[in-house]
Amino acid sequence: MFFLNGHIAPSGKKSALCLPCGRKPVKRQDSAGVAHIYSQTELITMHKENEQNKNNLEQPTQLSLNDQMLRRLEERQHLMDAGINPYPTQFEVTNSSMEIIKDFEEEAKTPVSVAGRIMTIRKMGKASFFHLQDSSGRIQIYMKKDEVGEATYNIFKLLDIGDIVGVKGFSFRTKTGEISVHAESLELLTKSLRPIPVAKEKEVDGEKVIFDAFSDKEMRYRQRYVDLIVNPEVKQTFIKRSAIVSSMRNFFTGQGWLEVETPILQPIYGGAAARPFTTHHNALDMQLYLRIANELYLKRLIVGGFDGVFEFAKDFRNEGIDRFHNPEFTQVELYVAYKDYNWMMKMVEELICRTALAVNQSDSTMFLGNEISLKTPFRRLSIIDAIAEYTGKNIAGQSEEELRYTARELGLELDPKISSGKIIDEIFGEFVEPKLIQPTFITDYPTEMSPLAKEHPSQPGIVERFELIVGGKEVCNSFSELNDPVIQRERLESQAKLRQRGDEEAMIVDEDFLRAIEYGMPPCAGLGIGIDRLVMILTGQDSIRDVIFFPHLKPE
RNA sequence: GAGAAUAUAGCUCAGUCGGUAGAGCAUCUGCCUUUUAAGCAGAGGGUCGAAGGUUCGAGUCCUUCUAUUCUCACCA
Repeated sequence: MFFLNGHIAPSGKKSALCLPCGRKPVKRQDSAGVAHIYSQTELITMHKENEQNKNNLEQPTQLSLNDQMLRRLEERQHLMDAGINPYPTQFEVTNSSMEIIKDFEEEAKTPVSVAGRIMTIRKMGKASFFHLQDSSGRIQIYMKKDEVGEATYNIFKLLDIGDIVGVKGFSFRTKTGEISVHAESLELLTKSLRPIPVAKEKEVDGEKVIFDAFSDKEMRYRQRYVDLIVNPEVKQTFIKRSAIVSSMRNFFTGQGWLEVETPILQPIYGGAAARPFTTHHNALDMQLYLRIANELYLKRLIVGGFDGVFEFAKDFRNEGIDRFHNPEFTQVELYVAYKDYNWMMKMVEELICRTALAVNQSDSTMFLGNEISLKTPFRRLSIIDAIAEYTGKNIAGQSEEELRYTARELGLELDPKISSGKIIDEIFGEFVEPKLIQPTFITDYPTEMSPLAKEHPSQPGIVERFELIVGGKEVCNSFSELNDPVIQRERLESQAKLRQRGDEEAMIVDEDFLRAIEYGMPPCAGLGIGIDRLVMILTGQDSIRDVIFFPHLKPE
């Protein structure tokens, strides 16, 4: 069927002779009995070597491939031999598949030109149907030998599911009612060498049943390009992700705020409690960190005189991976001068509700099996009240010792090293957060957990901060930004002490940041929204891997 | 980090008590000019995730490893 003995057959069907020398090829296997295939260059080289020394069949570096790829590679060569370029440079597309269906008029025979990937083929001798998939959807093509001519029809017969072609013809409706294109010409635009997984579908009682779907999650993530080709709903999720980001961006720029870019490579990382990725700059011979947040840089810009700045930022945190966490993730941070966290809460409600309406045309969404209403206003609850409501324990004004006792009563085992703020956070995280399914603003966190937030003017030990919890998960975090440089220095220095005691997530003193706010930062509200999580909620995806094109996996 | 599950053809999956590896789709050959999970007839395709072990004999039993998935713990 194919090569070798060093001889190359151009096609399984059409030829039995070696291209360069015209001799008969012989199927070859290695010592383990495995058939191998080689690149065209390797084949030619091998052919020459074999001509020189027929008894010395060295095993070249190769890919071990299956018969289907082998056949397609031969087909590619065969097409080239027939003077057909399997990879031409362009094709004039005038219609998308969606437009053809949308603009269809009965009997009009509207001329169209479409291009896309062949997804199904039904050959019936001298006429055939196949489906083309382009970025907008699928369209059926009907092709008759009488009309496209024998040459074109023969080329078509060589094509495979997965090949990309251009078709010119006119729109019509088939006997069974499907709007289709009656082909007048066909052009191969790209030969595919790998068989794509073929999923078939059928309507049963009005429900679409899919057979043999490409469903192995590992392969879907590793080969997202295949996932996107064969699982159309995946594409919709990412289109929506893009719409969410543009909708938010429009909202922000509409307020007159400036989109900015700040360093990803930072000599001192800060703005959040997390372990960083470390890297090295060769020319400067210095250690750098991938940012865990961009907060401290955006605040420098507020010092510099911008009234509102935001950045859609990739952040990197060297921590665990699960369905809510990817080592690199996207966060939008926003800082607005002269505003406080109460103002920011209203802004967030409006932003999220509007975004949902813009992308879903609905202010409710399904997430993790719950219907979530994103209608404003969202519920607001202080962290103390929330704990009282969900545990029955009033922790207001409790000392560290009392808090520890309360936690024990609730059945929580605590690290003896952690102090009040952290204990409150533990109680909240364990007993309250998972129950907050509908959007809820949790406000007024202990100062200790929030070294960059401004303290409440009337409540010592409490900062002006809120988090928005949806579906039991934090989606944003915001506070009135601390702008007293003296207190900020104290807070960072006490963080540094925690760090010395082994808290790897405690912050580092950033002298340049302190210098900046010593010049004076106006009162300011800051916000971070986890984009991946917001996209999960608005698209109803249960795993962060389904809203990131290329989630992190270990190498194959 | 802990536990559970999974890994067999290009895809989706069977594989009984340990005895020469199976199906559907895809591919190939032949027929078929409005089909749509097209159809009919035939054919080819496998290092059974990797490495050891037990056994006359391992896809199957044992050990180790690798990857993934799902829980749980930690971080957004």
